[in-house]
Order: sequence, then structure tokens, then C-alpha cells
Amino acid sequence: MNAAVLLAEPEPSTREFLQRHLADDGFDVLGAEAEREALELAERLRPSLVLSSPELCRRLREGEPGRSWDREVPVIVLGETEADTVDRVRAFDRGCDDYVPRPFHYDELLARIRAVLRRTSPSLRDRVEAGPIAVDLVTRRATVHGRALTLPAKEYDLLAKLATEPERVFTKEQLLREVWGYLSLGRTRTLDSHASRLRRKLRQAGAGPCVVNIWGVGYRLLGE
Amino acid sequence: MNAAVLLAEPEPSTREFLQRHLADDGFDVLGAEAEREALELAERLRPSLVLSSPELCRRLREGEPGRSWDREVPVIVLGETEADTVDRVRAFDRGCDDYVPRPFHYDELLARIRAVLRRTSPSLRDRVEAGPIAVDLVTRRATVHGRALTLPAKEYDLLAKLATEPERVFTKEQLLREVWGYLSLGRTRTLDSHASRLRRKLRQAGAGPCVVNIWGVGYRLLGE
DNA sequence: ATCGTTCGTTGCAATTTCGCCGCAAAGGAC
DNA sequence: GTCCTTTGCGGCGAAATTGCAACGAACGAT
Repeated sequence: MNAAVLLAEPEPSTREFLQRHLADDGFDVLGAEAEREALELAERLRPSLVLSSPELCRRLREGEPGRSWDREVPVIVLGETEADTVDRVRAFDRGCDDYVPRPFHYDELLARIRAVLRRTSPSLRDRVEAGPIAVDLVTRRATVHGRALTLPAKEYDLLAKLATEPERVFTKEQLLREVWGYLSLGRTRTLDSHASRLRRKLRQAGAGPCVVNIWGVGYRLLGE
Repeated sequence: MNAAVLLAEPEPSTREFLQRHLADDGFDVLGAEAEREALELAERLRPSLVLSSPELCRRLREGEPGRSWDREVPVIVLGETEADTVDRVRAFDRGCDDYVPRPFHYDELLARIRAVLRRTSPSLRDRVEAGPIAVDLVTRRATVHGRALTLPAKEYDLLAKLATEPERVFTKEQLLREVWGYLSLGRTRTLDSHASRLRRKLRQAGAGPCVVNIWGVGYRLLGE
């Protein structure tokens, strides 16, 4: 599931620019022009993060009678160009999580968004996906087509490893080293066993042939 | 209790300046000159926040064999003067929480420190919930379905830790480190004992099977 | 000093997982 | 086609992990 970002930005070209790029980087972007509109979206759609002006940040934190959004929603303020230290400190006092002065580099804004989400939305963190398979590295849960799949430790670790980079071929040696911690690789069939068990469970869960063998080399997970 | 800040700053005058001001603002400041020293302090004293160079941030996140500090400790990087966007993005990729380029205004640094601590220091949060369980971190009281539940210190700490992030799987090693303060993990059954006792009380209080074991890994608290 | 509570360890039974064997099938070399 | 290596997979027993109850020591309050 993608993180939803509420983008409250009156200036049309900046809004469209950010909207497009954030969408490309995997966020569900809710664009808003006016503050009223932004507050409504915050209430209805409960975004995981808000990009806003200092003023909107204040209103989000203070709340308004009759309305109820999450007053602790993380907020990154896109500051005014002429803002000085006093303005920034004021914004932090009002409860924002970061302050990015204009003009900003998109890459840095993105990095800061991710840094804030790392802390505030743990559930969005550290997910890897490959086709119908999703692996949550924090909860150690794997899903196939959204349905949970219970896996013992080693099978889970193996799947997680393969899923970190779908399509990539992992050497048997690599996998034994990085998943099992084997240093020397006397020829063992352990890896094949687990691959087999993992495959069976994935098959039963309705995934196609995902874990494929590369003859004489190792394994890979099909992506898409 | 004050938040402990580990200040890893090689430059003496900057270090002393920050040390003095942060102490005035109510932090317990641990000054460190060299990286080695900083890592030792991180391990021994478990600061709530680290101010560091980009390089030390990387080492903190990656961990080192034989040592065990909290690899998720929040880090604010005090950047180089000539750092550009690429450097900043790299620092965020390595897992820092904020990047403050030099020269900085102390007031803004302070505001940013507080912003990060707001999100990361659970003691500043006052309440965590998971399903029928609620834990009040201020009064150290737990409730199940709203009814109070008296717990001894260690059981409470364990529950509180698990509840800071429901669904997340906590390693046995993590729990022994962060709840018990064990540095080396000789095999002990202490954790299992307390998990068992905690489970019994939760069961008697009418909670379902909340504290679940992940075979070979650790424990998690069911959310919802 | 006494009593009740809490904490870490130990023992045992129940459970789960892991690594390997064996055989059949598939892949590659010639 | 033939031969040899590699792989898929079901099954098995050993080994590790865990739940829980019981025990004794440490601790704290009265």
C-alpha cells in the first residue's frame, strides 16, 4: 500500500510538478489549492503526511471545532523564500516535522519525506514486492495477492532475500552465506529443500511459478 | 527525566558551545571527540538522540560485529559546509533523521532536535494502544478493555515495548537489550518466563492471544 | 525482622523446524 | 542417444525452541 501525501500548494506549477514526481515515486498524492480544501481532504482521507504552508500547519495542529482530522499527522512545511531562522523556529514550535525552504531540490524533499515517514508510519516501512508477492520486513509477514502466508523463519528469510531484488539471480553461494550464514560451502541440499518448501506454499497460496532455478547457478524471484 | 544527547563533534569550540547550550536547554549531553568514543557511549549509555557526522551516522546504522547499540537511534547529521544536495540525499539514504548544514543557528538546531524527539522518544508519547490493550506510559498503567491491569515492572516494560509498535516482530535479542539492558546474550529463558507470565495475566483480563511468538525469532503484539 | 512480591533459572513435555537422504526427473555436454 | 551433473520433492529423525510450572534468591514495604 502506498503512502498518501496531502500536497497543499497554492502555486499551480509547483503543485503540478510535485504531484507528478511524487506519484512517480510511489505516493498517492492528494493535491489541494486552498487551505479549506486541504483541511477537508485531511479529514476525509487521512493522509500519512502533509506538505503545507506554515499557516496550514498551525491550523492542522490546533484543530477546528466540528472537524476532526489526525492532529498529529506529520507535516513538512514548504517555507517562504525569504524565511529566516525565526520563521523556521516558529514553524517547528507549531509542531511541524521538517522545514524545507524554497527553492528546494526535489531529491532532497523526497529524502526528507521518506525520513519523516520512516519515523511516523512504521507500517509503510521496508516493504518489498515482486509480482503477487509482498514481504513486510518489519512484521515478517508475507502475502500473496494480499492474502497472508505463514512461513517459518528460514523460508521467510529466503523469500525476503530474493524479494529485495526481483529478477536478480542470486548465487547459491550468496544465499547460503547471507541467509544461512554459512561461510564454507560444502555441497549441501539445504537450500534446495527450503526452496522446494517455499515453492509449495507459494503455489498453494495461488502464486504462479515465482521461485525459479537457474541451472548451475542459483535462484531468482520473478518480478511482475 | 532529561533526554540524553550524544554529541559527536571533533571540533573543540563547536563541541563546547553545543554542550553548554544543550545542557542549558535541559538535555543530558554526552560529548565525544572521536568516532570510537562516540560508538562506545552509544552502546553504554543509550542516548535518545545522536548529533554526528555523516560517516558516524553510517556506522551507527550499519552496526558493528561484537557491539550492540540501538541501530535505530535517531540521528541528526551536522553537515559539512560545502555539502550539496547529493551529500544530503546520501545522508538521508543512510538513515539519518535530519541534516543540518553548517553554519547553523543554534535555535534552529534546537528546534529540529525537539521535532525529531517528538516523533522518536516514546516517553514523550503518553499512550500506546494495540487492540484491547492500552498502555499509559506516563502513569505506567496498562488496561485491557478499559479495565486496569496491575503489572510488575518487567512485565510492564515488556508490554510497553511491544506496544510501541504493534504487529512488529521484535527479536529476542532486541528485547533483551532494550528492556533488560543485557549486552551479551547468553541463552537465558528470562524473556520467555516473562512473556508467559504476561500472557497469563492478559488472558485472565479478557484479552485474546495478544502476545504471540515467532518461532526462532522473537515476539510480537497483535494490533487491532 | 517478617512477609509478600518479583525476578531469573531450571526441568519437562510439547511442538516446530531444519538439514539430509533417496529417488526420479530434468538439464547439459559430447 | 548416452552419460554425468544438477534439481524437485516427499519423508524422516535429530535438534532446537518454546510454554509453563515450580523453585529459590533478591528485594521492598511494613
